[in-house]
Amino acid sequence: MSLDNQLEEALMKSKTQMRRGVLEMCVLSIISEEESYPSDIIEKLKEVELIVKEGTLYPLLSRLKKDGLLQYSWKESTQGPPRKYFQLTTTGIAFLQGLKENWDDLVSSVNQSTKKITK
Amino acid sequence: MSLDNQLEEALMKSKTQMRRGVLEMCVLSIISEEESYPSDIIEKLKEVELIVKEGTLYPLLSRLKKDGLLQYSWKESTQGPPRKYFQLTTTGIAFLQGLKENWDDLVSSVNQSTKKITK
DNA sequence: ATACAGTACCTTGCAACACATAGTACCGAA
DNA sequence: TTCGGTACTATGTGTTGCAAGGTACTGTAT
Repeated sequence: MSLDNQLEEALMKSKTQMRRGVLEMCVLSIISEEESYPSDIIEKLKEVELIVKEGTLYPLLSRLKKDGLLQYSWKESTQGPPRKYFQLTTTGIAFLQGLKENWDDLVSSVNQSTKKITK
Repeated sequence: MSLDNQLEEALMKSKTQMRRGVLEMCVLSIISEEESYPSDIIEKLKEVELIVKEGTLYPLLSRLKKDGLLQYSWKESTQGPPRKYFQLTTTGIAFLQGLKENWDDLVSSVNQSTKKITK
């Protein structure tokens, strides 16, 4: 493997690492706007170029549900099995607010640290 | 533990998660401006409110050195043991550039996803 | 020469989450 | 009954920030 390929691979891994903690914020944010089921969420993430597969999203939704941040209801579908529609709980709303503050603080630190103003 | 405390604790953990991949970018960025030794780096990170301890920084620097992104030279000090001064390698400079692009992409996605313009 | 405080550096194991893989189940159409 | 499409579930892996515990060097005081 050439150095360029090693660099590309390292940058791909870095991409994954940078999504930690951020993905859940985006997912909660999408659900906070309108109750959604997984396929919707995947589409909306795709629109903002956050490419996520089912194998990543389902465990994340499970964990958020287990942590009391989400709840869901089943709804029939005309095109296949019933779907799980997710909503934020009260705790989830508060947590999302905190996540956004965490994120804003981090972005501010990074901007100062790298001396770059985000356009 | 009250719910508020659980929320606080969860947000602290989230803070740690969000730093993944980002901390190394900031550290490389600081070193790219001027060769530094660990204590300098900790100070500069502190200035931008990225609080990092030695137990976090030394393993990170070790890993970056092992990955060929950093190199170092020893310099005497007038106030204690000799110090390791770090510089970026050519690969490190290229990698840092890629990290910043990764970061910019992520920030853009988050802004679109959370419908919030960073001021 | 020895002891000590301050400074610098090192190593290791843990926790947590993004991800990939493999799988099951339901529904409508053929 | 079979099949394609859709929806969901479970689990193990890899990676990095962090905490904890440690060693070593230097200058100062005794």
